[in-house]
Amino acid sequence: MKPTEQRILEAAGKLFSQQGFHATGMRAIARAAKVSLGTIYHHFKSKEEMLLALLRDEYEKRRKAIEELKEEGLPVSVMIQRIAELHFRLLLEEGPSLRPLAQSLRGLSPMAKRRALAMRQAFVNYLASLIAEGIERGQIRRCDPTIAAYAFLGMVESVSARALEGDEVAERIQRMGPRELAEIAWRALAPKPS
Amino acid sequence: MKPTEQRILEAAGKLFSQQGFHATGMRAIARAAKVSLGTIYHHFKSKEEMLLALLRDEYEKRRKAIEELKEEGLPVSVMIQRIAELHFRLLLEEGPSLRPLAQSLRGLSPMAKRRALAMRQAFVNYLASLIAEGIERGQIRRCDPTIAAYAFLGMVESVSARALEGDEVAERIQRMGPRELAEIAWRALAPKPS
DNA sequence: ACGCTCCTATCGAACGTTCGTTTTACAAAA
DNA sequence: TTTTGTAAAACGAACGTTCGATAGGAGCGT
Repeated sequence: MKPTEQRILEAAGKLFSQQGFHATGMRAIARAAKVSLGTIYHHFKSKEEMLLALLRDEYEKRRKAIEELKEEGLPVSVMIQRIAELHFRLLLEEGPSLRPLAQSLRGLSPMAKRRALAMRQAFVNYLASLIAEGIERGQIRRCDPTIAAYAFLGMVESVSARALEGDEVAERIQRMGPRELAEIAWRALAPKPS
Repeated sequence: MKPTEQRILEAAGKLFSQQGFHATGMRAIARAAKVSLGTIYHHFKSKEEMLLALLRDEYEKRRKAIEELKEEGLPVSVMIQRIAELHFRLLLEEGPSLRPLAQSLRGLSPMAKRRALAMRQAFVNYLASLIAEGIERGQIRRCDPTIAAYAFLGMVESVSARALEGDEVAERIQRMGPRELAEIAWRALAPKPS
């Protein structure tokens, strides 16, 4: 990708995730990327297209990382822990993170909302397919994979969002969050009898 | 409350949760409440104050409902199930629901954001205190109550948000969601050995 | 090397709209 | 007569987007 496009997209991602999509103006993006308004519209068709491009990148980044984890052939319990850690790492890195971006769906044009929702559901379905696979192999207890996937994603996002607040509670959660989440998720999904 | 104020607040809550705070204009609220712009500003100081009033009401509604549950003296496992059901019920009822409202924090003025965050944290701390109580009594395994509270809230919000999409998957989640969530949460928190 | 055209990237002004808010006006009640 | 509730017009600012101008390089026939 052209360096200018990348700079614009990075600036937009940062601002969208900090302030929200609707609260971020095109002029603020232009200022942060050190380009003019016209330049942005030369590279991107609209503000919504920028959000969709960012969402696509973020989901793809996570899907690829999980795919790599999968190829390591780890036990499911370890893999769950790794995915929780992955989410924390991506969230604490500079740059846009999925959760704030995905929260901007309301108020979008119907078409853009459809596309954004489809991306999220595709990612959750990917998680659900991993869970279903684990169930078939007896590594995960019998449960509804889709609901379990939404529950897992929701708990990770909720805890990691709190870890970004910047107070001392947030620091503690940054340290202990991945471990506690892995413990919770593994107990919730482990194939042991009730 | 004066019927006019109530009508305005209800209209604002509905629109905020449907379209998001920033995507909802004061004129749309006025139209939906069948009053004029001036009337809204006669009753509320600003748009932000309306959001904060709505948030306060929603959190209070949940806190009160949980308090009533607590007085029934049910076992923890049942209580967890009831709280999950409670969230689903409140979400599916017409009217604003906490999750979409609480997502509107970014882009608010610093003061309003502080107040809104404090409300959410107070509610999570209330959940955490319930969990800590359960731990002391040996009804819940030893864990970090705060992280567990955020994880629980996150998973319930995530699953119930999906239950609102309107397709056939959403219908299935509406039926099975509370039960599956209760199962997941209880396994995650049960005091049995690893 | 030169003029010439074409294409791409960039800029910043300007468009019309909508924003949240303020102000003015008016009617009914106290 | 003052207060209260409502309406509607108007305010300045910011919004997302479009547009015309400008600059620079690539390709090319001469």
